[in-house]
Amino acid sequence: MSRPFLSPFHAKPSPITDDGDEFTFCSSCAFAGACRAEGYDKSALEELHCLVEHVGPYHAGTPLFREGDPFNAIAAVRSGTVKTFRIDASGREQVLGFFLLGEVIGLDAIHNGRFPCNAVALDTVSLCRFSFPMMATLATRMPGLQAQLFRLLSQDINKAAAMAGDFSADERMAAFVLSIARRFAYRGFSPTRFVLSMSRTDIGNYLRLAAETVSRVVRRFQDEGLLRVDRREFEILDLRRLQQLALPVLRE
Amino acid sequence: MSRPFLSPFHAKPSPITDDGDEFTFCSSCAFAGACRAEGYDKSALEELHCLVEHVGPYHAGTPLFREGDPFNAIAAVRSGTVKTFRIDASGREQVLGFFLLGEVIGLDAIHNGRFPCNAVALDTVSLCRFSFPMMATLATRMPGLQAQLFRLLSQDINKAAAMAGDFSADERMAAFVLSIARRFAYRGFSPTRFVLSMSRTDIGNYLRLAAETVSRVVRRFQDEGLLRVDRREFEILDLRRLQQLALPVLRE
DNA sequence: TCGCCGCTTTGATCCAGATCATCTGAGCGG
DNA sequence: CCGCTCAGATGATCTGGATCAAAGCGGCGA
Repeated sequence: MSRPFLSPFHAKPSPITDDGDEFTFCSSCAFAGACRAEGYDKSALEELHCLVEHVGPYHAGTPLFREGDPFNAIAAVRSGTVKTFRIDASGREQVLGFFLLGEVIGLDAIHNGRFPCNAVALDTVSLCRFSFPMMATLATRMPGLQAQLFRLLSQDINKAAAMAGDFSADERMAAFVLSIARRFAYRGFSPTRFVLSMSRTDIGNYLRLAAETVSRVVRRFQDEGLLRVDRREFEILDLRRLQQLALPVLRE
Repeated sequence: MSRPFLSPFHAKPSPITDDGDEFTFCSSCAFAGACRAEGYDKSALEELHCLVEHVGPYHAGTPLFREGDPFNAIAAVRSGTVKTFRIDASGREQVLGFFLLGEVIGLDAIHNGRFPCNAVALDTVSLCRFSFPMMATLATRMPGLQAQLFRLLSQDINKAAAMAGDFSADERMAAFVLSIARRFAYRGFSPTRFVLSMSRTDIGNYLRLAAETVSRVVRRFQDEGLLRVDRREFEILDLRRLQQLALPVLRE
């Protein structure tokens, strides 16, 4: 069953209520900063509320959109993990990104009004869906929101550029583990322990490494005391050395 | 002599005149579309004029900005070619992009207010410099300009993501030649003949290939009748096959 | 005109990581 | 409790492109 998932007809209307977590959804999404920048102006916040729709939950494996789908909304991850990817002519999957809690999907689709990639839920996923045309209009009256959108877009350029460097398997893997850890930490989870929702194959396709190489590097990192790994549960044991390894990729 | 080159004190004030090419600079830059979208509203165009400064010419080799420089302006190339790059810890240069006539530099710096890379002029370069804060403010009153900025940012995400795939040397090289040809063609130059202003080493650093590999692939492309190459002058002989090769990278 | 210098080409060798082929082991349905 | 399935691990081999090492070959200054 294939349907456009970021399109309106999957959305439940989002009540504008001031109490309960309907009002705090925003604290977990990337536009919280923008709201704050506007000094929590009540009417602006209400307008932002008007154009958001909570969609999901989608279970693992559900496609959220497909390459070529018309673009009309971006989405922030409210829970779960999303993978975006392309399938090349020879059937290989190129993973473009993993999106964790609070991260924004779809900014690469603005360019020509169609999604340039596919997205699937890796586990149970809920989203905040924002009509992009409405958001752009609102950004016209909320400079903070406009600035936040510019920043998010610019950030994605940098993320993509970082993946484009020619780095060794070790450097890529170290950067990947650190990046996940930091992003979880930023949302209030443990900075050293996390459970991945993607397979070794997904990680390989993201890092441009064979799954076997991912497996071997992870083993070596364990042998060298950098990580403790049990299936998809990772624990960082030697942050310093991991940062050292990842330095060429992450650059700070 | 190292100075911040996208900073105001290098700029000559740009007279707001309606005649001559002072007024037509915009037709060659990426914001022409935005102007047009606003229906050439006179006062808006004048405002855009107010915040633009023509800077340069800079001669080949001149640094335009450096990694870590504070960001306050984006720039459109008015003439010449700009290379952006990073130097990694081991001294290797990673070229992030080449910017031709009309293309916009600096969008990756919005994210955290500093340039994440260096830029140099590859030949004689002139720029249109736009104060970004002023442009963002103006975009608030010119929805077409805002939309154009969103599109440009989104486009850069896609460009960077395309480079991040794992492609063969042939695919990368074919995509590079085609991309340059298209961009020149878009600005009204020959779609099949052009002169590059970057060295084989630069191309290699951009494509993540050794300069020797670039040289070998170019030779083979010539032997196979895809290209005619003389030093830095390229002519496309077999567009079809080149497109075929580049397909996995360019995807259309 | 000569000779130097930096870019480019070409050839020989090497190696990180891909690929191919098994093997292990957890989860799960019956 | 058994056997199936599929993710992951491990070993053996292969290879595309890097690296190392020499030439060519303009262009330019003296």
